[in-house]
Amino acid sequence: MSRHHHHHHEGCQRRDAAQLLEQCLQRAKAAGLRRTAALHEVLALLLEACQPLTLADLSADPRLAALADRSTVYRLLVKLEQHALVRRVGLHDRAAYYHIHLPGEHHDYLICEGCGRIERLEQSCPVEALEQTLSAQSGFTNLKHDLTFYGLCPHCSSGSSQPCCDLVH
Amino acid sequence: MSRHHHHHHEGCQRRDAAQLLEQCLQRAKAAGLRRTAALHEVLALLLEACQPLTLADLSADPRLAALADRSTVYRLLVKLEQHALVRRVGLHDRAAYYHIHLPGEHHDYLICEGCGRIERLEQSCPVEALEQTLSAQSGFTNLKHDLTFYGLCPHCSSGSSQPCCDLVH
DNA sequence: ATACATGCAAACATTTTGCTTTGGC
DNA sequence: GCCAAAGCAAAATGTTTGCATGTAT
Repeated sequence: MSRHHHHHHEGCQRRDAAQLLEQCLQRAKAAGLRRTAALHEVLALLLEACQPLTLADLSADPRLAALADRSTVYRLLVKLEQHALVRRVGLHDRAAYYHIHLPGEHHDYLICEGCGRIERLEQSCPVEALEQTLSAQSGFTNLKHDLTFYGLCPHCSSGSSQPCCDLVH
Repeated sequence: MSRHHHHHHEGCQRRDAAQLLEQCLQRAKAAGLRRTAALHEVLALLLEACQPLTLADLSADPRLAALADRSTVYRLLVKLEQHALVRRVGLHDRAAYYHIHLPGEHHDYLICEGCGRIERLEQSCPVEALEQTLSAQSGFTNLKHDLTFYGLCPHCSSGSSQPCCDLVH
């Protein structure tokens, strides 16, 4: 489980959730994956979560725990990452975090070092332009980037010792 | 050892190496650390390296291995990070990477996903401005950020199966 | 003299793999 | 039926800690 665990129940309120899921399943099939219950649920959970999840987060979720072993989830994530359906990010925690990668979408995150809360940033990323330049200058191809901000959220800034969100330990 | 290990022998050619080291030692002392041989060498290695190093990289270096146990290096890194003398970054590897943090300096990195080579970017980071905005909007304080680019270096792009740099395995 | 730093070994957490069985196509 | 996926358990990797001892201040 992530160091600072939160409930992920709400998730993104995407109107076209079912449709997006179906799209991902199609992409997965195109990548050679079989349409299994575990794959379905991993994608569903990642789509619902508005933030990156760890392997532990995923495989502990009752909806997934009921139908797939952790190693299965792990292998799914590896394959999904290889085919660019998910992205793995560091986020300064010991565990790796995964988030869904939709074509044309890119997200940066803001993390509170006090309580571990992860917020997805909605503003457009200012780095796209630099990426072009960099590619030209360095000769690197297939450039991607990770941009993450760290700081103290308003509550943690205030020096309060109370947890500022529903931490579960 | 990092997944893609390189020789770090050359390092940055800083003219004022000795002076910088002394400055860091001063800052460390101010933070309450004692001036030990291990601390000296950890800082020296981090200053020389132009790229983030893992705990394994550091403690395997003969100059440090000779005089400090890995757990000592680990504890030094933890303390140095707490006092902002070093920064820990993710870099998509299993191990944590550490690099020196000099006042007023900030570096982003470009990593080849093929051979693991890490390049430090010299251009100024375009994110500083956004950081201000973000702080105002979100109420977060003490904002920092990590920006890392991933791609394939010219050699790895070419599809050659030859290693493009002095990998040690 | 005291408190911090160290070495060594053990505990932990997380990832990764081997092998057999199951199930999608 | 064939090959990928899954389950289980063990190995591998990297981090973290406990405790007795050494050492900077």
